[in-house]
Amino acid sequence: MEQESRPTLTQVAERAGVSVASASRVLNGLPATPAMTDRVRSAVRDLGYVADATARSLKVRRTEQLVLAVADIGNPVYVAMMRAAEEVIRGAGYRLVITSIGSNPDEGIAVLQSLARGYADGMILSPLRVTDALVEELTATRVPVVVIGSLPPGTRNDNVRANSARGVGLAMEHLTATGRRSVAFVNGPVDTVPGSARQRGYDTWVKTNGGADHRLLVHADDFTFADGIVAVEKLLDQAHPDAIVCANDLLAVSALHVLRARGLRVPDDVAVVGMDDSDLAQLATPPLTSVYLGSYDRGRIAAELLLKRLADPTLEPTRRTVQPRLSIRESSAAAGRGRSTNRLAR
Amino acid sequence: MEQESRPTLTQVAERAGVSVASASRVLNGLPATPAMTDRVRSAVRDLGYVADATARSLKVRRTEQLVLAVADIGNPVYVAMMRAAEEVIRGAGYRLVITSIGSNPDEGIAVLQSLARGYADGMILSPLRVTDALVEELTATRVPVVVIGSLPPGTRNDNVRANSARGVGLAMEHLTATGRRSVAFVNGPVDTVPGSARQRGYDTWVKTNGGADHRLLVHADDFTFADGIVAVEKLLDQAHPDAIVCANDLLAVSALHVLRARGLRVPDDVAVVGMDDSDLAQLATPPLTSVYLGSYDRGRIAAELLLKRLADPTLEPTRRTVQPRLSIRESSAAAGRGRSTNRLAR
DNA sequence: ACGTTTACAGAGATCGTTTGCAAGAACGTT
DNA sequence: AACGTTCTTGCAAACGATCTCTGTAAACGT
Repeated sequence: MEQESRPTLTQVAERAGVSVASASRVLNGLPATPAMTDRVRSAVRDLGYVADATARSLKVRRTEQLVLAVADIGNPVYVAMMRAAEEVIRGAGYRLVITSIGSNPDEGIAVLQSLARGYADGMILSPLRVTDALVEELTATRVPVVVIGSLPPGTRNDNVRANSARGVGLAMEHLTATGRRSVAFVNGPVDTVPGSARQRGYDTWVKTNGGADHRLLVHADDFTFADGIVAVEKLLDQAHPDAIVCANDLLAVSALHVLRARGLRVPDDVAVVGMDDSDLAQLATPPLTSVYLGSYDRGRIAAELLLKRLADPTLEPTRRTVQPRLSIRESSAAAGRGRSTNRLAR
Repeated sequence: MEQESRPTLTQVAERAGVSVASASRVLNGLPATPAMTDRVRSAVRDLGYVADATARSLKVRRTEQLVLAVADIGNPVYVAMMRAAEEVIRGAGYRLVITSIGSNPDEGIAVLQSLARGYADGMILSPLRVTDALVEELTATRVPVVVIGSLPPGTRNDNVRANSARGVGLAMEHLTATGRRSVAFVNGPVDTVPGSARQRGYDTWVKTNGGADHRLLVHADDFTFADGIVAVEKLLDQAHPDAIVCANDLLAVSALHVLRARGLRVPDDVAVVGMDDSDLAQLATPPLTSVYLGSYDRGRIAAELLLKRLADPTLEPTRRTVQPRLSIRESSAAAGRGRSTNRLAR
């Protein structure tokens, strides 16, 4: 308005007729006489002064900014994480910025490197793939990073993970307990953090429950709706399961679509179970039974660990695991006995 | 590793046996002899030096960081915007950070204020509600802000908006053209930017097409699934429309749920049309006809305008409007003639 | 009335960069 | 050989805050 560039603390001090030191003290709430406080305050008001974040950060060596880096902002599983992390972090007086790193590990490395330049005080990282290069960058970085998802042993980062192997087990048990005989599994790519964990869970279940049938297992190229369609088409071409467990909710929605297109009823003919229990699970028709893998809790815990480490960097690295829980909805109601779909209900 | 705190440019210079000025020049790609370049480069490598972003920003008065502030990260309409903006902004060498401001205008003001402190070079703001206080803050801020959504006349911000009034018209015309007689409208809160625009569109249509029936109009308390359920229940208690237009895709999904619970078939008994044409529209069962309001284009254009303004701050404010387009899917197929739902299709 | 403690405010160093300025080296021209 | 250019490099001053240190004035005790 009046002037082109922003007013500085020096100008405030001049106008108030005090030293910059005193002005700074007033603004930071350090003890000052009422007279002093008044003069500075009114100079601040007159000039419309706001402290420069960059200069302040340089001096205090803190940006008051934390980063949450997720693989894909479009995937609803991350919104619960974001909400939880944001709540905790905002509450502690930090700003949360969200950044999307895609499924390519190089982008994760890039964001770690820009972290190393000090533009934020810490980060929560939830990568889809963990490569050696990423781990190396992670151990080299001096800024605290808490990782959501599995890490190779030996890394010294705080770490919070889901037990998605157990989650797959829960889904399987639920389906067999409700009378399903032939349960298929639609996984995402196995070279990803979530994909490999879910695969372990499936393998374990197959091993202890016998009846391995490779035609009941397919892999989508990515955890997306479009790739899910392709994978489920393939599955139904090669097998006739009466239940399908999907590695996330998006893939489960793909399954709902393909089944419907083929004239198969859910849950009467085929039960469908998703994973993550994201918003999408209740939006789906029929509403999806889904394994809650604690995305909200993981976001919250990750944020808490980060704040704790910021407060005391000498802490030993913590590892926390959250346990899965089944959210049962209509898509897996027992065949022939559950709540029927709309048309029959009339 | 070797040392506790990060190496500085001074240390690099010392190790290379040159002045900090020269070291800085090499790192910024300014002309230097090969010998000089080598010495500095290898010192950088030995020490694992990375320039401090804060110090650099203070000096060059630029953070290379841009903000995209949206109302709700959970709403799928914003993911297209984020993807588009990110692409443009990353391509120009800036970092994009995303922040969620909720539906409360105070949070928008807060983020504008922290912008004023200079932690980013510019911002794209997509607020749900525009209050006088927000407008005031907007005109007071010296940092470039481009606004997605309507602004009161007289504001001097770059501005890109959807024509959602026309969008409502498109949906209405489509439904009447395909034989629907009684078209209801489920809007969000009318004191929001998108809510008021859509309301205008509906009012215009009612005015020119006659047949105003207040029972065919309901308002959800917010643009969410849960509030949508409540609103649609109310609608169906007071009227029996054969088509429902919803102010966004989430509300449309609510409509699908309520209709299904009441045993009404979509599209046979009731057609449903959403708005935004977000990912959710194709995920829904049946897939939703939806009015594309250009969220992707708005994100892209906003980013381009921001970059242009950053390059030349003296530019006159630009206003761009993107036109809506209908994405026709199954949920509005003509009654009795369209693709039938699965069970009948067998 | 005096010395001692406490409270207050200002001068100036500092954070880690970039960059204007000037000095010296290298080079070409006559 | 002397001179004027052009290149290369270093010194030191910023950028805008914070914060230690120091001097002075006020408050206090005897």
